[in-house]
Amino acid sequence: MSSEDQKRTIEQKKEKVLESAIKRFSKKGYDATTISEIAKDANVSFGLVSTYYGNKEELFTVCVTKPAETYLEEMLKFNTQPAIFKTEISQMIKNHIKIIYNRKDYLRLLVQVNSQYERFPKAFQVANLYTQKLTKKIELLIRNGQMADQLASGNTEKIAIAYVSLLFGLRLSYADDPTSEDWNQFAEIALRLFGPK
Amino acid sequence: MSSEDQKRTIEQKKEKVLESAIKRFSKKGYDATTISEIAKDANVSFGLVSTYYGNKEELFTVCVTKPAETYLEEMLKFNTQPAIFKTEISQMIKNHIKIIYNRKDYLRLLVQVNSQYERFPKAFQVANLYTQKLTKKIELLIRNGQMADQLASGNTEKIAIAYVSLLFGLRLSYADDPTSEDWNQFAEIALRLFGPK
Amino acid sequence: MSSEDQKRTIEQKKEKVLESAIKRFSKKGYDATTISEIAKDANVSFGLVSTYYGNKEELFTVCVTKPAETYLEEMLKFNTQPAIFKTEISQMIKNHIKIIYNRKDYLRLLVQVNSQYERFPKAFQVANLYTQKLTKKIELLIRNGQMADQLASGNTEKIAIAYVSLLFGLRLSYADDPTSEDWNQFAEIALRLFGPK
Amino acid sequence: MSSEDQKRTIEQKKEKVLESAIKRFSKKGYDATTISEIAKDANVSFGLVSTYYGNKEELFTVCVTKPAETYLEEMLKFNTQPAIFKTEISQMIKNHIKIIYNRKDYLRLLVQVNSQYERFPKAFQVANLYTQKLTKKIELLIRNGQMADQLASGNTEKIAIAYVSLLFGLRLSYADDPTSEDWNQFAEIALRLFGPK
DNA sequence: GATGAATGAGACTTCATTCAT
DNA sequence: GATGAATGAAGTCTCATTCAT
Repeated sequence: MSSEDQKRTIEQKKEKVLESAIKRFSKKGYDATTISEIAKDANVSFGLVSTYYGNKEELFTVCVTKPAETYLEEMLKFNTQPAIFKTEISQMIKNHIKIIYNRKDYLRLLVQVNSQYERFPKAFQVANLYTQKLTKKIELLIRNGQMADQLASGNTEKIAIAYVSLLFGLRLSYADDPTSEDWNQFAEIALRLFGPK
Repeated sequence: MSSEDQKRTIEQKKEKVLESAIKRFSKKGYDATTISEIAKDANVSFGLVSTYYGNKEELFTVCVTKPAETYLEEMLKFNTQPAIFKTEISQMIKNHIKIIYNRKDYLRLLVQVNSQYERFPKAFQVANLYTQKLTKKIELLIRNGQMADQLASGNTEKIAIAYVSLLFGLRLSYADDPTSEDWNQFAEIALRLFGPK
Repeated sequence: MSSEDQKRTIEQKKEKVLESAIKRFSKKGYDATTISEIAKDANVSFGLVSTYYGNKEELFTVCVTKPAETYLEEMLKFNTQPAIFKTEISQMIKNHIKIIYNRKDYLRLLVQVNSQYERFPKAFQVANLYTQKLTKKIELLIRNGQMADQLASGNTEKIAIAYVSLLFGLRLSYADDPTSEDWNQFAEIALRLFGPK
Repeated sequence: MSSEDQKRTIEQKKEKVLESAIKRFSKKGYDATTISEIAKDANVSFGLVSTYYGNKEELFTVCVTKPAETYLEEMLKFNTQPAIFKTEISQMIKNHIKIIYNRKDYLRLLVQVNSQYERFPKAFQVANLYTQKLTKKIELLIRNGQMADQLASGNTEKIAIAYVSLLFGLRLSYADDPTSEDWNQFAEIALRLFGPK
């Protein structure tokens, strides 16, 4: 096996470990998850987890921070200056709902970090930063929509927060995956927050 | 000290222990909270915690289940057949927001239980039951409002779930307490979910 | 058993643990000594060692610092202004030699702390302090002896240091206990350092 | 690179590893020193240390035994049948003191081995053998001096042991290097042990 | 020869729980 | 009822060692 190939394998293994970690942490929480459990899930020796990620806390932080970038990227895929705001927002919501259901485990992790921010300061800081970025962009969308007279007036910041809170809360409320019909219904209801005319 | 007085003292102590437990569990989660920490917080010896509540898990379950009754009672204080639905719902929302901020610690506990339902099955079962009762009553309110033609049509169950999710999500988003002005704004926005005409 | 009696028993147990710890640390060094080994030696559960002394490092520090007081007290039992210095110093030396053989384990501990002072800063600080006190008093004795014209002149500080070093070194050189005849011979030779006239 | 050159490089590397090992073992003791730490210090991969020296214990043994030969050689550089014993002994002492300060790390290693002889039997055996050789030669010097009536009478073995102990003890007492003036003073005091007339 | 990924033994530590007083 | 000493299970973490490349 060439050195190049080996590198890829190592990267893959690391990735696998991370995936397993996210899965387990998400399910049982930080403390109830053991390193060896993660290792077993990822089919590696438990020593390797330490070799890769140092210690449990660092691993957890990586679990929260590493996917954050792509997660945010996906969440930010909407246009803040569309022709028809209602349509754009509707699309955005559907997209968001799809993401939070696809990234079930990761979202659960975020919920834990948020609900115990004193315990996971590093992870919380990152998570919070990305949430704020999302909120800010949504806020901008709302403001533009209000200025274009396509959205009812209202405190843009609070609307954005309420919307993001709704997303998180939905993730929390639904253990199992709703159907796509459910999705559409939630999307429609969430749209109301924005006050489309 | 009369037997009666002593009883009260014991009851008070037990109550104090429970309060402390809710506070600590809420902040640091189940595993990271130690019995002796709770005991110290409640000014009792750590042996007494076991004497009162058996073991840690039972204590946690009590932390979640015991306040649930009164919590639900407070949450259910709204009329499902009011003259003016918009006003009633508005009042309800304000009341709900007030509750989730007053019961900060308890709500955080519920969030944890919900986000790790596999881990806390007993507690989750209770929490879920009460949440469903709440959702059902809100659903009824919405349906009545729709039938009275005071609320826009829409899937009543989903609206109720969305609303409750929003409440939970808000609790999650706000580490610090918002001002009463913030409250009112959030209440106004949340109202939109119901589609008041 | 009365509470008073129980206290004594606990104190005795703690003492026993400390003794065992000194013995094992002395023989195999800090790292090669395990807590459970100490516990077994002291006939207690390994958990109790932690209950008593917190953690391994603290235990080690106590091992070094707690006996230091009485050790020093014994070592300081000499008169700095005797009528005949030669006799007094001779007595002192014999006493010192006796002590370092009686406190074999403790002295070995001191040697380790001194030879790895970077690793055991806390313990070293204490050990060093007591050694200095001893050196200072010996220095005073020498100075007085020189002023009384009963000891040959020479740098008092260096003589004191040399003498204390000799004691430590002897402890290091002799794994097994020399006979009392040996003692006397060493005492006679050590006396030479002081330059008795 | 010629095979000859490469060999030298390997020899140098091995030497470098040994030096680093002595340095680290000396500072932190056997257990607290890690292979990778030594490797890093010597600028080689940690796998190479094993390749060179097998395992940790063997490496340690080599650290103690390999320098012993030249160390002893240096220490034995004195004449047991000089014209003037006082002068010769004085020279010897100064030389010895110089050596123990130049070979600071190695001496610290010897101290550790001596103080934990049960733990390092192999290393101790070697160290002890060389110390005995040194003691024997010094003993001979003393005996000759006594027979030449240039040294006061006294148990020659004990005097030799006391002297060697003093050297070790000095090494232990002085963390930092004394000045050359200090050296001379210690040399003068140590001389007293031999009872020069 | 040289490297460092991978393994897992072994020690420390924390803490829930028990139980004698 | 109240206390806290005592126990030991269970998890984390460190590292010497092995071995494929």
